[in-house]
Amino acid sequence: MTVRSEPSQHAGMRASNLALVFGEVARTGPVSRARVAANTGLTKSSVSGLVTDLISAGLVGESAPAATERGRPATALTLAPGGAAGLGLEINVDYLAAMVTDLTGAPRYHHVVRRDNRDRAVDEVVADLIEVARTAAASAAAQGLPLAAACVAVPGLAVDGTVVRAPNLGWTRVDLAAAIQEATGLEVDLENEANLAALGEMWFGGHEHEGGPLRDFVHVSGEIGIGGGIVVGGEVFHGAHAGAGELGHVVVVPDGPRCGCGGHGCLERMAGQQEILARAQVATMNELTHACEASEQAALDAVADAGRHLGVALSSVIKLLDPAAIVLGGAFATLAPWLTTATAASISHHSGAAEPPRLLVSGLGSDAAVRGAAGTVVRRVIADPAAHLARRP
Amino acid sequence: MTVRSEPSQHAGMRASNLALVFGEVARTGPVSRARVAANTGLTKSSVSGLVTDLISAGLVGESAPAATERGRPATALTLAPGGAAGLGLEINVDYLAAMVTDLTGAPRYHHVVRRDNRDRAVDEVVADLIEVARTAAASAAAQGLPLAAACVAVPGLAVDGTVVRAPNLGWTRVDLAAAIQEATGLEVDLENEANLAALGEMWFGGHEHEGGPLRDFVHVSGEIGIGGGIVVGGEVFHGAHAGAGELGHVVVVPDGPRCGCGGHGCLERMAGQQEILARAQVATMNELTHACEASEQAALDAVADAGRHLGVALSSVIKLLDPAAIVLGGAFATLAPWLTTATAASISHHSGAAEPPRLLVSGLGSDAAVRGAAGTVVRRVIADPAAHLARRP
DNA sequence: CACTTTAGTTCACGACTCAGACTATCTAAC
DNA sequence: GTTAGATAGTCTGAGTCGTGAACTAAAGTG
Repeated sequence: MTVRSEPSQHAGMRASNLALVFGEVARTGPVSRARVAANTGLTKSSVSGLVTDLISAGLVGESAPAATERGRPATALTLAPGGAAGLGLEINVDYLAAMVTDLTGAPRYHHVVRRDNRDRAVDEVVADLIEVARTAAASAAAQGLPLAAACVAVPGLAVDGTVVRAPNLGWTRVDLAAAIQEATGLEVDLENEANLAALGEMWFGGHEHEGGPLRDFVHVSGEIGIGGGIVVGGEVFHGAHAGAGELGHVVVVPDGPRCGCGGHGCLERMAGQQEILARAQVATMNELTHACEASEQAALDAVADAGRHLGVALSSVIKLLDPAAIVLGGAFATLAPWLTTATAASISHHSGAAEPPRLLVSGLGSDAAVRGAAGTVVRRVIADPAAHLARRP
Repeated sequence: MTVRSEPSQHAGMRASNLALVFGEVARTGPVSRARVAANTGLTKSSVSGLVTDLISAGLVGESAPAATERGRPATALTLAPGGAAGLGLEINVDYLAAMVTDLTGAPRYHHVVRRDNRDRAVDEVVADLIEVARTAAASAAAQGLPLAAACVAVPGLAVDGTVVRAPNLGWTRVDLAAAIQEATGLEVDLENEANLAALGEMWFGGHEHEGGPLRDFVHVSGEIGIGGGIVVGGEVFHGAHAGAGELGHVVVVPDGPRCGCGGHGCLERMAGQQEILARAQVATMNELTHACEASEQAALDAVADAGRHLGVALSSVIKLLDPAAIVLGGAFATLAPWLTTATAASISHHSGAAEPPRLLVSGLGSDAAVRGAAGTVVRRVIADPAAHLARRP
C-alpha cells in the first residue's frame, strides 16, 4: 500500500484553519483577532468564529481589552495555560524522569528518580515508571491541568509503542506504551531519547537561526552512548524504519576496533564516555570535568581526541544532511570548553567547508529529553486542535 | 520569518481533491469513476465533478465503456498522454542532453550531444544547451505535446534557478534558469543531477519495496564525481541550503589525502573514477570494464578497493538516514559485478547490521538524470493539477 | 421480460469562508 | 465637549463545494 491522503472536506477545512489560528496565537503571544486575521490571510469574520470555538474549548484565553494606540482597544488572545497539558516521561540508564508542561510549554511538575536501571528486571523498571507517571498525573490533576496524552523518551529504537531494542538497558521488544496507557488512561507515544532531546532543544533551548527558531539541525546527545537527533523543517527525521540519526555508530576509524553494535570503528567506540574516561584515567564524568578544570594533560588529551573523532563524524553529517547548525548536548555540553576547539578544527580539516554550520552548545542539560517529551504532547495539540477536541468533546 | 501555511479555502479544498482524484487515476491505471470514489473516500458525485474538470482540461482521457463483470460497464479513465509534457535538460561534464516525456512519463524525444564542456566558455555551453532545448521543444510541438515547464539537471549546487557552483565544470554563479526561460518561454527549474537521477530511478527504475514503489532510499551516482541523492517519502531531501547528499565528500579515510573540495580522505578522492583508473593502470572506463571482464588483477583490485571505501561511506549513510535501499547508479552500476561483493562486505563489517538495506543496481544508466528532470515536470502537474490549470487557462 | 447489479448524474442540503456593512470603543483635533 | 478618524470585532447575505439520496443508464441472470 502506498500513502494516500484523505479527501478534503468542509470539516477538514475548518480543522486546518483552526490549527492555523491556534498556531498563530501560540507563536505570536498575545494577539488580537484582527492581527491573527491579517497574519493568516483569513477574514476577520472567519477568525472570529474559529476563536470562539477555541475559547469555548478552553484552549485560548481572552484578556481584558487594553488600549494600545488609536482605535478600539484589542482583546488579547493567549494560549490558555490550563487548556491542555503534556506528560513527558523518560527511561534512561541511570534515572527515570517525569515532567508536566502546560500549553505554553512551561514546566509545571518535574521529578527525577536516580537509580541504575541496567541490572534490574524489565518489569520492575516499568512498574517504577508507572509509579512516577501516576504521581505526575496526580500533580497535574491537583493543578487543574488536563493531560492530553503522554510521551516516553527511551534510550533505543521505539516503533509503534514498543521498545524494539534499547542496547544500554539490555531491553528488546518491551510493550511499554500499552502498559503505561493502561495504568494512566492516557494515550502514550514512545520516541527515541535523542530525538526528543533535539526537539526539546529546538522548542526550549532558545537557539535562533536567521531571525526565526532553528528548524534544521542535528543534536548530539552524549549520554552513556552517543545519540543523534536529526531535525528537518522542525520535525524529527526518522528514516524508513525509525532508525535514523544513529550518530554514535557512524564510522570514524575504518580499521578501528569492534564496537558493541557489531560494527567497527564507530564514533561511540572511539569517543564514548567509557573510552574517554579510560584514556583520561578517571572513573566518573565528574572526575573528568574536575581534571579538565585542573588542566591535567591526560584528561585534556582524552577529551580533545574525542572531539577530533566527533569532528570526523560530524563532517559526514554535514555533507550528507547539510544542517544549519549542530547542537552539542548531554556530556558533550559539559565538556564543551575543552572539546569544541578540537571538534571545530576536525570539521574544518575533513569537510573543507568555507562556512560550516554553527556549532552550538545545549543549555538544557540532561532535561532536554523529558522536556521534549512533554513538549511533543502539547505541540501536537497546537498542531491539530480539532483532533484534540474530537477526542474529548 | 517562519513558515506559515495558507488558509484553507474552498478553492484549496477543490484543488486538493482534484489532485487526489488525478493522482489516483495516475497511480491505478485505467479506473472507473466509481473505483476512484471508493479509493479516495470522496463521493461519486464529487468525483464526477472533478473528473469533468480534468477531462475538459485535457489531462484525463475517457475510453469506451467495456463490460467487466456484472452491472453497467465502467468508462475507463486514464492519463491523457497529450495533456501535458515535461522537458528535461541536462548539463554534464562530457555531454548535454534533452528529453521530453508525456504525462504518463513515457519518453517522446531524447537527444544527447557528446562534447567535453570543461574547457569551454560558460556562455558557449549555455548557448548550446539552449539550442538543444529549442530543438526538443520543437519536437514536442510537432507531436502535439504541450510542455508544462522545464527542469535542468546540473552537476553541482543549484539554488533558486542559479548554479551556485559546479566544481567539475568550473562554474560559479551562473544564472542558468533565466537564460533558458527567456529562450524557450517555459518556467525553468534547476536541480542537482544526482537528486534527479535518484528521482528518475524511483519513478522509472522499476524498483519495489514491500509491495509499493521504493520511496526511501539513497541513490549513488558515480559520474566523474560521486554524487548522492537522498529520497525520503518520495521526495528529495535537500537540507538547510540544498547541499545535502554530498556522498562523494563523506570522510572514509580520516587521515587521508587532500580532496579537491578542501577536505581530507573524502570518498570521491579515494574511490572516484580518477583514482580507480590510476590504480587499475588504465585510461578510460571502457578499458577498465574490459580489464575486469578479462579478470586482470590490478583492475579487479582497484574496483574492489573502491567498493570497500564506498562501503565505509554507505555504513555512515545507513546509520544516519536508515534508508530502505541503496541504489548504485552511473559508473558504479557498470562496475557492479566486480564491486558489490566488496561493498556489501564492507557495509556488513562497518555497520554490523543484521539486516542492512538492500543494495540495488540501477537499470537506467546515465539517462537517469534527464528522465528524472523531465519526470519532475510531469509529476508536478500530477501533484497539483489545479496550479497547472491556473497557469494556462 | 422482470430482477439484480453496477456506473454515473442530478439536485436539494449543509458546512464553510468571503466580502462588506455595521457596531463598539478608543485617540486626536478643534 | 464634541466630532472626525482609526481600529476591533460582529453580523448577514452570497458563493463555493462536498454529501447523500434519488434517479437514470446499461449491462447480466433466471
